[in-house]
Amino acid sequence: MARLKDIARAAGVSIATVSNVVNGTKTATPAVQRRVLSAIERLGYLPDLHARTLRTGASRSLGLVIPDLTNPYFPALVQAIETTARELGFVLIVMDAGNDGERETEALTLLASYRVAGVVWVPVEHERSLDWPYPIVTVDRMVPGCDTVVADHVQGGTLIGRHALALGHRRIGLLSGPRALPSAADRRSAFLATVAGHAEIAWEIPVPFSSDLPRAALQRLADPDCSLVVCANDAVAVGVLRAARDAGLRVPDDLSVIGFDDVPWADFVEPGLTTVRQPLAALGRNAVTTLHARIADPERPLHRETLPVTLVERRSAAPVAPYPRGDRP
Amino acid sequence: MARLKDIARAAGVSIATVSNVVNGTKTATPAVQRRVLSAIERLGYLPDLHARTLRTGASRSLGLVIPDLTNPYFPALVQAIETTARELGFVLIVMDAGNDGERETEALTLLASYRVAGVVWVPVEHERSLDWPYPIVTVDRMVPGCDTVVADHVQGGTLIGRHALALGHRRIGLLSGPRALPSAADRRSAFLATVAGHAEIAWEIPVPFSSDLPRAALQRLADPDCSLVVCANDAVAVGVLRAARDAGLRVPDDLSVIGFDDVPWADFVEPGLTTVRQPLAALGRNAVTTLHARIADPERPLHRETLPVTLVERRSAAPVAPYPRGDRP
DNA sequence: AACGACAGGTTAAACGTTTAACCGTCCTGG
DNA sequence: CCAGGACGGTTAAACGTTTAACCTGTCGTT
Repeated sequence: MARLKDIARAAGVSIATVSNVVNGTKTATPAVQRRVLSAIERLGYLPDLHARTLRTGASRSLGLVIPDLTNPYFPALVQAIETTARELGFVLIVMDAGNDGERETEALTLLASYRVAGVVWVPVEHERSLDWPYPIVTVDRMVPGCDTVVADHVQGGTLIGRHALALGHRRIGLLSGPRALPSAADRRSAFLATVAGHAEIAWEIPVPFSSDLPRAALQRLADPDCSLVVCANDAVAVGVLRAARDAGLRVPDDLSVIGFDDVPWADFVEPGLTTVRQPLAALGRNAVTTLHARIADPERPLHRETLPVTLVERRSAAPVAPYPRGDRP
Repeated sequence: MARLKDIARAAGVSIATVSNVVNGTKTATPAVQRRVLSAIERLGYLPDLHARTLRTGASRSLGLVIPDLTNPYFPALVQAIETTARELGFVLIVMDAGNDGERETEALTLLASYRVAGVVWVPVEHERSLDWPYPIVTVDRMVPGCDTVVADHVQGGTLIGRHALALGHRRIGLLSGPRALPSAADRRSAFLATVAGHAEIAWEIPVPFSSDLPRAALQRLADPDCSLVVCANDAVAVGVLRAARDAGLRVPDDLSVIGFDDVPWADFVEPGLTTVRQPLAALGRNAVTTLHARIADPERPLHRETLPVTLVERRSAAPVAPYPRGDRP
């Protein structure tokens, strides 16, 4: 592993000169340039980024802290983040918090020790003290004092509401997500607001983000008493698909189902899930570009960006049946 | 951001002493110890890992290069790798090659510049020149001169073969994966070897790892002329599920299907996929522990480890029907 | 012809650590 | 009572860079 020193010696020139041609900081005589470059080629020089960072104080690495890589929501996000980070000349240090607040703060401090230039943070739960020595941009969660990029969850809720109405559903069941989660709460209330006055909420049951539905939900689903159930999540929607099958209901003929997230396999289940897609790639890309901007100018005004979501219609939600269930001719 | 210097001044002691109590390198008087620790607490000292690495030459970071994070196979693997890396006191720099050999070598050289202590590598395709300045452990792919951790694909093929036989299938269709991929080739030949003499291969069509089956496969599936089709992949298996539905065949009554990988949603499709599960977590964990061992002792003998896989039986593969299709009473 | 500007190069300091070498002091054992 | 550790601490060098300051010659202008 050749160092600046070795190149300098091989090219018969000083260390500083080599550094200058490497970085293009100062111009050099063509002859010298040639000698240096050839020496670099010959000896295989790669700059030591640690030394560089130490000297300049400007680290070329970013941190990423996420709750749980295993969540189908994340891989596409992480991929976008890593790709654009690298395009911008940064390297990405990834840390999985394992859905644990304590491990999350450990991760954040370790990143501080690593002198990252900034971090992209998807907080596991509630905000914690925020005096970190680097700029932070949060994704999908607002944290006071941080730049933020979020999907437009209220638009998502609205879209679902409109679609439900357009399909003619008038009695709707609701499997809503954790009330404490702002994004879930946003789409719930937006949905409620758009259907208010046009449709009736037959029932609402709060559920965790999982395909294993709680007993209460299962019982409801055995005789749903509504034509559509809108779910907190695609995972939950899959649970509903199963429960419906077990109860002998046909989706979407007897019961329509709408999810949220558009996980990669939303098109693989039977029937394909109607759901709303978050712009994961754009979310990731914009997160790191705003982080980059903040690094360049720490004084710039707070930047909060919300990206539009899209309804993707598949087969799990259909127009309401012309005849009530059981009375079919 | 307090440095050693600041702590030293605040505690009225030399830099070296602070360094020593931080690292426990040398013992200090209780009084001094207390003063240093309290200063650290007060000023919030965090060691600069770049400086540390520069001085000691021992980097505390590992690299990870993977073909495509978006592949459902990877998240669990990456999570395990990151977790155990951190347990061992390392930080993980993740790079997605985007299934592109060129970006892959870029990633590898960037990691060299970063002076990582070692790299976990899942090669995108074929091996390339291997004179990297750090130790490498490959996952799921053998590369000459590298430590390796792989899943036992021949066992996987054997397991599938035995299961097929046990279910009584005697005519089998094969949707085999890319022949160039050693793992796919391994399980194919192992499967073939175990069923040889007991069952007949009705047909074999090579397909890419995707749910969008090529026309040839679709045609075959319209009238499969066999009781079981074994697929290169869970993705492929899902494609078969669809094609079967479109052709009016019922799985598993009319046709059994077996996949490979046990992707997270293998249990969500209808019917749940019978498939074989790779020990992703163990693969990841062992990859970094062997990397760790190699870092500690560069001279240790090459380590190649193959981990057992398990057959997971769900509903997509059933005992062969007692009556040939169409002749059911 | 004198001068300044400039281009091309070097020297040395600095970034924040670790660590070898060194230096008192105090204790212990012969 | 003295030699010699052990102990607790300091000084300074080194890791591989970047960069300010400096030096030296060349060239274009007056």
